[in-house]
Amino acid sequence: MARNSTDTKEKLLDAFEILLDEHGTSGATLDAVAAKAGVSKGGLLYHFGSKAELIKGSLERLSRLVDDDVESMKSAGDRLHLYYLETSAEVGTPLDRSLIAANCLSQENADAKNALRKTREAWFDVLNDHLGDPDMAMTIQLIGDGMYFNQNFGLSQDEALAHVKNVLARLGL
Amino acid sequence: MARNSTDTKEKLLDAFEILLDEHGTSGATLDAVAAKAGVSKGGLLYHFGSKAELIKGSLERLSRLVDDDVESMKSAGDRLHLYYLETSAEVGTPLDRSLIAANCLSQENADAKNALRKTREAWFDVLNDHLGDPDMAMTIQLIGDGMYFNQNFGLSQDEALAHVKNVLARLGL
DNA sequence: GTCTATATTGCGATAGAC
DNA sequence: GTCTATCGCAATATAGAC
Repeated sequence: MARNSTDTKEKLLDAFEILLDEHGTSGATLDAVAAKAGVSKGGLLYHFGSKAELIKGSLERLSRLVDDDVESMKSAGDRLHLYYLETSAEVGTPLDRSLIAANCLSQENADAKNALRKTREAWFDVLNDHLGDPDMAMTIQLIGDGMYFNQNFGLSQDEALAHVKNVLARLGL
Repeated sequence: MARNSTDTKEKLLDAFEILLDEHGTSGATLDAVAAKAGVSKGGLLYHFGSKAELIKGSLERLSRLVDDDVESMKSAGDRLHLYYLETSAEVGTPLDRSLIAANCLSQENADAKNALRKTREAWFDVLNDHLGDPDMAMTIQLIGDGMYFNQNFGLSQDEALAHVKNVLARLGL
C-alpha cells in the first residue's frame, strides 16, 4: 500500500507507460492500468480524474525527465554527442519508457506531439552548442532518432551504434 | 460507384490508411473507414470480413509498394543512397502513407512490426550492395529512419536533408 | 483514499432485406 | 455488392458505501 498520494500516482503513471509500450494505446485502458498498479479503477480515478489527466501526468513527468537528461548530457563534456547516441540506443530506462509512451500517444494526441517536438528541440540545441556545427548536430540527432525508432520493432541497437561510431571516426568525431 | 471489387477494396484501404495517419488506431474505426470510403459498414465487411483482414490487406499492399520502391532505388544508379534519403523525407506518397499506417498498427500488432522489420532489411540490403560499406549503409538507413520518424510530428525534412547532404559530402558521398 | 456497482457510449460483428 | 438494424461487449466515467 502506498504511503502517500505521490507514490500511488507514480505507480499509476508507471503502469500506464508500461502498458502503452507493450500493448499500444488500445491496451492501456483504465481497467488495465489500475490492475497493473494494484488498485481499483475507482482508486485510479481518484488520483487522475480522467484518462486525459493520466496522459497529462505522463507528459509532465516526461518533461522533467528530459530536463534531467539535458543536464546529464552537459556533464558528458567532449563525449556529449557520443553520450547522446549511446543513450538513444538504451532500452528500459524511465526516460526511454516515457518517450515510447509519448510516441504511442502522439499518434492521436496533439499535446504528446508537442512534447516530443519540444524534446527534440532541446536536444538539438545542446548538440549544436557542443559541436558548433548544425550539419553534424542535425545528422547525429537524426541517427539517434533512427535508433530510437528501431527499438519499436525489437531491433538491437548495439550493432547499429558500432557502425555509426565507425562513420563518426572518419569525420574526426 | 466502384466498377468492380478491386476498386472498392483499394478505396477502403486508402480510407483506412488515411484515418490511421491522421487520427491513429483509435480513429480508424470500421464506421469511420466505411464513411470515408463512401460505403456502409456492411459494405466494408463484405470486402474485408473483419478488422484483422483490413489490417492484413493494408500490410500486403505495403509489401507490394516496397517491392516497387526497391526496384526504383536500383534504377537510381550512383545516386541510390541520395534517392533513398530524398524519398525518406517525402510526404504524401502511397508508400509513405502505407508506411505511416503500418507504424501506427505496429504499436499493437505483431504482423505490422514484422512487415516493417522486413522492409528495413530489404532497404539495408540494397544500400549495402550499392555502397559496399555496412557502416555507411547502416548510418544512412538510420538517418532515413530519423527523417521518417520526424514526419510524425509535422517537422519539415527539407532542411534536415540539406544538413545531411553537407555531411555526406565530407564523406565523399 | 480506496472500493463496488452501474450508467452510458461506441465499437466490431452478424443477420437478413434489396 | 451494398444496405439497415441489431446484438454483445468493452471502455470511460459517475455515485455512493466504507
